[in-house]
Amino acid sequence: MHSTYGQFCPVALGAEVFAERWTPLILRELLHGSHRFNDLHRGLPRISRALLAQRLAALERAGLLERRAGPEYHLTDAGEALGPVVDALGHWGYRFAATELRAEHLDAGLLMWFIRRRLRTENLPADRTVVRFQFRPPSRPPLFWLILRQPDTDLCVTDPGLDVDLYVDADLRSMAQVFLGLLSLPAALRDGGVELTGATPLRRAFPSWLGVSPFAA
Amino acid sequence: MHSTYGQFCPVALGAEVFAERWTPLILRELLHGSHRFNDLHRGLPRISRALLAQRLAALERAGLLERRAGPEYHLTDAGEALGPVVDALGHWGYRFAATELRAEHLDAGLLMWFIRRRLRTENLPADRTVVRFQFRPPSRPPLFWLILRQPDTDLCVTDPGLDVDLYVDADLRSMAQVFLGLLSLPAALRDGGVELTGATPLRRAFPSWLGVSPFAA
DNA sequence: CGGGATCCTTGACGATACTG
DNA sequence: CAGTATCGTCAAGGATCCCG
Repeated sequence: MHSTYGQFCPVALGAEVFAERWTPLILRELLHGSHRFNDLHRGLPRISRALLAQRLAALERAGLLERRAGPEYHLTDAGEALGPVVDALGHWGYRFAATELRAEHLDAGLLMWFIRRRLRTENLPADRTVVRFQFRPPSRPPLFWLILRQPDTDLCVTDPGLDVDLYVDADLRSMAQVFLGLLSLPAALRDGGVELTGATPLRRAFPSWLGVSPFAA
Repeated sequence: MHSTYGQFCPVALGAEVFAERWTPLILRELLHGSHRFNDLHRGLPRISRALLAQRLAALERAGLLERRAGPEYHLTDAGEALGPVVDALGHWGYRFAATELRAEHLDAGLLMWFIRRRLRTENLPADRTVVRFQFRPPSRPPLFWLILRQPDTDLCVTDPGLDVDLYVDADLRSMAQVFLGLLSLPAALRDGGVELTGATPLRRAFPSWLGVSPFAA
C-alpha cells in the first residue's frame, strides 16, 4: 500500500498524515505537553520504540514536527493546527465510546501517567506528600507512588523508600471513570470504588488536587 | 497488530474506529450523500471492492453505520457525530496540504464525480445540455460527458452519442484548483487553464452552475 | 448491481541487540 | 537517555474469479 490515497480532496490529504496508526495518539501527547522521546513513550506504552521513532520521523518529513536540541520534539504551526482534529476526535470518543470501557482499554500505568500530568499543582499540599496507589484487580506493576512536592512531582513504580502519607485503593475501572469525569469522586468514595487511608486533612484535600481528563465535561 | 490501542483515552478510542486506512474517506462519502455500494466506490476509486465491503462491515459492527434495504448504507447518530471530525480534518487539509497538490493526487475521474455531485442544479440550463470535458495531460478515460437535465444529471465516460453543446478543455490541475476554490474560474479562463467552446449563453452560464468543494473558503 | 471466496504478495510491525 | 540496525513473522490488502 502506498501511503497516498490518490485524491486531491482535503479530507484525503489530511487523512494521509493524520489517520495512520498511532499518529493521532502521538499528536495528542505532543499537544498535551510531552516533548521528550521517553515521555512520549510513557504515554504510548504499547508502541514499540522503533515504530515511535519512525512515526516521529514521518511527522517531521510531513512538516508537522521539528526536532530541537535536547532532543525535544515540538509541533510546527501546521502540527498545532491539527489540535482541533484531535479535540474533535476526543470529544467523539468521550461521548460515544468512553462510556463502555472494555478491560483491554484499562491500563493502570497509563492512568497514573495521565493523573500525574493533570495534577492541579496549585492545590497540592504545602509539605512533601507521598501517595501510594493500588488497584483492583492487581495491576502490573502492582503499586505506584506519587511524590508530591511543589513544584515538581514524581511518579514511581518501585518503592522509593519513603513513608506513605496517603493510601489510595481503587477499582481500576472506577478510577479511570473518575479521571474521565464519568463518575464523581464522592460517588466513588461512597460505593467503595475508591478508598482513601490516611490523615483526615490529606483525605479531604485529595479531590482538590486530583485532576480530570481534558475531555471531561 | 490488534486494532485496539489499549488506552481508555477518548482520543485513542476515537482513533480505533476513525483512524483506520480509508475510513475517513468512507465517512466523507457517506456524509456527502453517497449511500449505495457502487456510488461509494466511485468516490473511492483506489480502494478494492473487497476492502470497501470489509470496512463497511467494520463500521456496521462499530455501530456507526446501518444497512438498509436497497441495499443502502446510512450513518447512525454515532456515525453522523463523526462529521465534525471529518470537517476538521478537511479544513486542515485545505489549509495546509491542498495548496501543493502533487500529480499523484490529481484524478480526473474523481474530479468529475465530485463536480457532478456539487452541481448547483438550481442554475442549470432549462434545456438538456451536454458538456464534454477533456483534460491536459490526457486522462484515462480521456473524455467525460456531463448530461445536464433537470433535475437529474448523468456522468458518462463513453460517448453517449449526443450532440455536445459545450466543450470544456482544461489543465487537470487548474480544474482541480478551481473546484477547490483555490483558483477563480475567471482567472483560469483568462490564463488558459480552462477553455470553453460553445454558444455564448452556455459559456456565460457555466460559472453559475459549476459548484465548488464543500471545503472551499 | 453488490458483493463473497481464494490466493498470494508486500510491508508493517515486534523483538532483540547494539551504539553513542 | 535516545535512539538505530537487523531479522523474522504475520496479517492487511490487491488481484482475480465467481455468484446471485
